[in-house]
Amino acid sequence: MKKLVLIDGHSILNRAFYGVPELSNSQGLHTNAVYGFLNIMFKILDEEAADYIAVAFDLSAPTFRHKAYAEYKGTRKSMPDELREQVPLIKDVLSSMNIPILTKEGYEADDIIGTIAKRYQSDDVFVSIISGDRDLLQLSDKHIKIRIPKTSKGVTTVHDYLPEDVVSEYGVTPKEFIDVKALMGDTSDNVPGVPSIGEKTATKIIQEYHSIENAIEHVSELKPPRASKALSENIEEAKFSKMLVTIVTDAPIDTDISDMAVGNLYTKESLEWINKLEFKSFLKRYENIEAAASIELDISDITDLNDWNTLYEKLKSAKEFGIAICLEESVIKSYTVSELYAISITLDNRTYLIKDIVEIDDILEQIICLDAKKYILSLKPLIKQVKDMKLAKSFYDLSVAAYLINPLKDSYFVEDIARDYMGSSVSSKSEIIGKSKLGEVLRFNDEKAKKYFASESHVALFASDSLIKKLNELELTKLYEDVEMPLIYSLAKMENTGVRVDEKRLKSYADTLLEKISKLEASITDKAGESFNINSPKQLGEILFGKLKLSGGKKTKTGYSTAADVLEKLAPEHEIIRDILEYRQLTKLNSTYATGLAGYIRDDGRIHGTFNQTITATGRISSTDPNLQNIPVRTEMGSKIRDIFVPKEGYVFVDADYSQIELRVLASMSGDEKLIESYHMATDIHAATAAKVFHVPLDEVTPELRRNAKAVNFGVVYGISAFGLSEDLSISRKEALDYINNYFKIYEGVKKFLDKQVADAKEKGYVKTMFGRIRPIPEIKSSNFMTRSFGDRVAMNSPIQGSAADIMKIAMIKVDEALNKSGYDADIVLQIHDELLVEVREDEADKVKELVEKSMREAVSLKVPLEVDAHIGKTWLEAK
DNA sequence: CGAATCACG
DNA sequence: ACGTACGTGATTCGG
Repeated sequence: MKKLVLIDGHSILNRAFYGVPELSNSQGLHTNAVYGFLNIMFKILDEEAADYIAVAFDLSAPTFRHKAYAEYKGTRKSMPDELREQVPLIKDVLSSMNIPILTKEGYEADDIIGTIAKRYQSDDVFVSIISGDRDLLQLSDKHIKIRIPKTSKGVTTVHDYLPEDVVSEYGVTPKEFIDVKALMGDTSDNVPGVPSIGEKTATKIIQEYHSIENAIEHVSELKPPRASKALSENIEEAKFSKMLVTIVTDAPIDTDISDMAVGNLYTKESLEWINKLEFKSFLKRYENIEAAASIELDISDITDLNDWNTLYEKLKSAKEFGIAICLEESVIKSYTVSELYAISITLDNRTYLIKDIVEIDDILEQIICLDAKKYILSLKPLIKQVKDMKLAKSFYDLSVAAYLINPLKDSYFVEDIARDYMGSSVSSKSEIIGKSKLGEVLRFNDEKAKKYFASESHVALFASDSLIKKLNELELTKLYEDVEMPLIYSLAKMENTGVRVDEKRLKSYADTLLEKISKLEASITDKAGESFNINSPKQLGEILFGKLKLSGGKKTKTGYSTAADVLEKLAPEHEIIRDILEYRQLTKLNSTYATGLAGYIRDDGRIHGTFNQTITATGRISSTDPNLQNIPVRTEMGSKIRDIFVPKEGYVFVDADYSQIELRVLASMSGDEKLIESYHMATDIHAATAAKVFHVPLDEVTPELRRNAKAVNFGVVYGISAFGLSEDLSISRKEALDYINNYFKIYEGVKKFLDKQVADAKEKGYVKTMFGRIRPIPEIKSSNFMTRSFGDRVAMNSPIQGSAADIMKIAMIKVDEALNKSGYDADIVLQIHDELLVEVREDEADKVKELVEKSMREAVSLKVPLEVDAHIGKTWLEAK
């Protein structure tokens, strides 16, 4: 017996949309409905071993049956955008699986399904109809089963309805089910039905008379009398309703069952879709065909110098090749020390694995000097292994390229690049080796590990064309070649240099903290009357709001909020609050900074952090292991930690930071004459804003007014909203709105500029910085107010924050160049977004200070001057 | 592993 | 009516 599966497309997609929690791929495409649909479909196919399959969809045009028209007017129009955008998506996916999509002008999906099901059901063909719509139960028949999937708590169960199941659940046959529905009506489908007859009465009537027509014949005998009266007065409505509810089973559908034969679902095209949508859990279904879609690797081992020399000769005349390195990593305390263990090179169609050679470092030195274009997924780790990075040339870092093309992705690993730019799949590192280290596994000559490693250089070579072409299309080539690529070398150098930390001072700082902490702990325990974990917001909340009955209600999903700003307001109510705030501050300083940083100090007495170039959405760099961009400074006790950052003996720090770079960027990008004028007059910009916005002479601006103006300036940079500003200044929304309106009245150019960013984002889906860096904003098209508003603010903020980041990147490259060229003994050791910390030999400090200031100031030329503050000091705190 | 908190620009 | 300021990373708790 053959099996035919018919799926009600919109119905299942709809179910899936509401049944699966929000889900989107890294491009910001919503995918939850498609995911849920495929989940249900795969589950059914696994169970049924279908021979034939088709999916029916409604067309959006009105059909003969009124119900479809209602649906078109009602349901379809209110379909959320997040669902609407997934309709073409599921159709594409189904097509890629060779699953026919059935539609028919003037008919609904129901009618198509009804027609096909009734036409082909037989002793030889059993039909399963998959739908979330119970109206289809009327189609249930000897050889037709209606299957209704239900998803709750992530588990999908399917309810099956053969005719006897319909009878036992509804008390009527599938055919009679039509009449019951018609009598009771259905508001959601605009079926009028007969007023005052509900499910109970309708079922009773049909059980007795079997059809509306027969019931009408005997209308005077109907019980209860209420129903009799209702039906006799609504005969036309009843007949009309029946027509609406009845699914057409003889529509002119010319698709033949042979067109629906199940072929290969797991095609290369469908795998590409699954990869694009990032449905990792479906990937195992593709294992059989992985060979077709995954890359082919031809691997040779290079394990002695002879073999290497042969390869080296080939590389000398090569035009291009892909390269990857494998580091052997050992973890000491919080940090990792890496040594070069293996190199993978893909030349033409062959990949060479160079490993277990003692001269591997020398080999790398030879490689970096070659003329060929060298493609690599991540250059910085390689460059960090090289003695003289100035010798390196012709490298292309492809994760940085992919980051410029779409900075919103959360990773740019080999599997991401292969999926996005080659349309093929490779296994990820964790899939191959789990948590072990590649160097260790490779040492055992593990075949899979070798394949993974080889895939890195292979993908680098074969994805390069597509990436570089895409950079060009998006006009990102200049930013890539002139800023991001050179920056890699500056960052590599900065990481290798590291920053010195005075371990002794750190220790005594920690001791001071611990002493104060234990005193506070005792005081808090005393005041609370019991000991508890102060670090647990849950326990703290119970003590404060439960036991001590302080005012303030629930704020978070999990209970009371005990955030600092909430506690601040409670300070007058109880002495304990001050202690808790101070305790919080000091334990933070201790755990994250005092204890935290200590674990990162290496044998050379320095901390070598990592500066990431492919993390932020705006183009800033980020800092990890440890984060050196959030070292305290705003509080007295916190800023003391900066005293432990010191230069080596005989050296000093030069600290240089841009003054209000974001506002200057805004002035320049918007071209606002008033704002530009303020900067040319070199006035205090916040005071100048205050004078203009609050209509007072400059010399009458009070600190209060200046503070408010400063908040407005910040607000503008963040993507202004009255709510945010009112929160920040503790004023009413109305007052905040007045400030904003005043601001925009004065700075019309700024208003125009910000509006244009939002408009551009809505039109193109992204905004750009001064230097062409792209920030996609998928949120801006959302139907959700909150999400969309966020998109608006991001559209205003990103060009500003991003341009400032571009400028700093350019400045770093220029500072590096200037230091190199001048021959001064100085190195950049930290970058904190608008600030550079440079370590310089004492006698050259003044000269280097001037040089750094000048390089930063002249990094780019804006419509307003860039101003740089620089200071010399024996510690970071002193130099700031 | 997510939420809450808090450090920075 | 909705309910937020923009961008990050580390630590801690608790399910």
